[in-house]
Amino acid sequence: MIRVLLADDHTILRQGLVSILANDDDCVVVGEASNGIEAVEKAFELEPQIAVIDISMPELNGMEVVKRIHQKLPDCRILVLTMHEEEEYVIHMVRAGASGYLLKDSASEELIQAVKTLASGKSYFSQYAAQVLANQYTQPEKWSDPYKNLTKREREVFHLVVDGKTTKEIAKILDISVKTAENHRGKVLDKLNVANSAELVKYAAQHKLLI
Amino acid sequence: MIRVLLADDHTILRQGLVSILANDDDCVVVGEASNGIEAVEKAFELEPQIAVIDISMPELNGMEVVKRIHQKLPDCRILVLTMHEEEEYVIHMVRAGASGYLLKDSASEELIQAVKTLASGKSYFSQYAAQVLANQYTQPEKWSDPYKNLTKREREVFHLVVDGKTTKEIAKILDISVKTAENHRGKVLDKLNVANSAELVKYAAQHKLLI
DNA sequence: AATTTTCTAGGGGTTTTCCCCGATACCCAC
DNA sequence: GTGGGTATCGGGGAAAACCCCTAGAAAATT
Repeated sequence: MIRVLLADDHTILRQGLVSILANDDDCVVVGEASNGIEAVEKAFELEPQIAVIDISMPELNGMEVVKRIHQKLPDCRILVLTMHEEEEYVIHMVRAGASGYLLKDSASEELIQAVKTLASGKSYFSQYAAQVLANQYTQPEKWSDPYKNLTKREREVFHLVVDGKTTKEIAKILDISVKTAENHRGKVLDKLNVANSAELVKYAAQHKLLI
Repeated sequence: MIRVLLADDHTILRQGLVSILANDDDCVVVGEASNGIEAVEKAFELEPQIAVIDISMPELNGMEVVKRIHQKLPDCRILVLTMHEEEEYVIHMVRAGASGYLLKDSASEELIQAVKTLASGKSYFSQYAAQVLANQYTQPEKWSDPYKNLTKREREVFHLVVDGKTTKEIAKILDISVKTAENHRGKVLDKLNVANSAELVKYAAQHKLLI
């Protein structure tokens, strides 16, 4: 039996969720909350396996709720249920500790499936949310400001350095002199405000520029 | 008009893809390739906006093809089309530079949509592939085997290097000589089978060991 | 057409990295 | 105890990285 806590300030929707989960033999709603503070308190008190959290709640917003629950109860899996499609929300909630992200217009079967998937230790993201997270890997638009200031050539060098290539190798690959490759690397370090190649790779990793 | 290059060793399937894309007014297939080498060559020659690449091809496997095309033509968006569902494939292809991942049993509409999405600068991943990538955020890999083989001291040095610290700083922090810190770093590089500190940070990032 | 930016390449220097080597100390089995 | 593995600590030296500079050619902007 999967013990679920529901937190949503819209009573009608919450009632709907209860009835959806009540219809499933494997789930039981052990508690409900209608604002952020209450959600955190009930979570600490009931220690549910799954906490279904709405993003926009009075008193304490969803992200804070997720953060606090995840910090105190790392075993409690958090499913964010929301109507917010904004990319930032998805990313922030996942970073805060959510293991799942579902839009409110999902089918009720999807909710059940998400809860069960989370209970089994896996993550569950709606097609949209998964897409957003996947995009983090490849979206050039989201590249950081300092990176944007790099020239075309500098970016090539940047990626090669990040890939672990030595200057000599870079020079060979780009068919330029070692000196030139060195200069490009130097400019890149300067523009990204890092001291050496190791820090450069760290920068890349932190900005999701690492391929 | 979106200029598309198709690379797949199965002629029949490739013909199918051509006819699918030919039916769409916004796409035009400017080239075809039936093996990896040919795919890379045609890509360099035709500089298509989109390259649709099969993973398993003779001569040069898909990952190498993706790597080479992505390196030389960063503006060319690569869509991986495959029947392989393995998680490793998805991750590796994305790391190699793919912006999309589609299973061969997808509907033809999905192919068109994926091509158009990539052409617009976004990424497109099948529900499954997106899920795999999203999981990366919430199911960090356990510490890798080579990392386990590091000694206590080596791990200290490892984390300091990964944090961007220079050898001099590390020596000061650990209160050992610069030479000793250097040697520890060297042993770490050796044990993790990387050539330099930049690659070490890359290794850390890919294994979720980055702070 | 003029100006700015980028790409190219080198000079010449210091510092750091990386790879070889040996010394000491410790633990553990025999 | 004594030998054998291994962790930690260092040094020497070649290579690479890093930093300061100049400066022409090519490309992009205006």
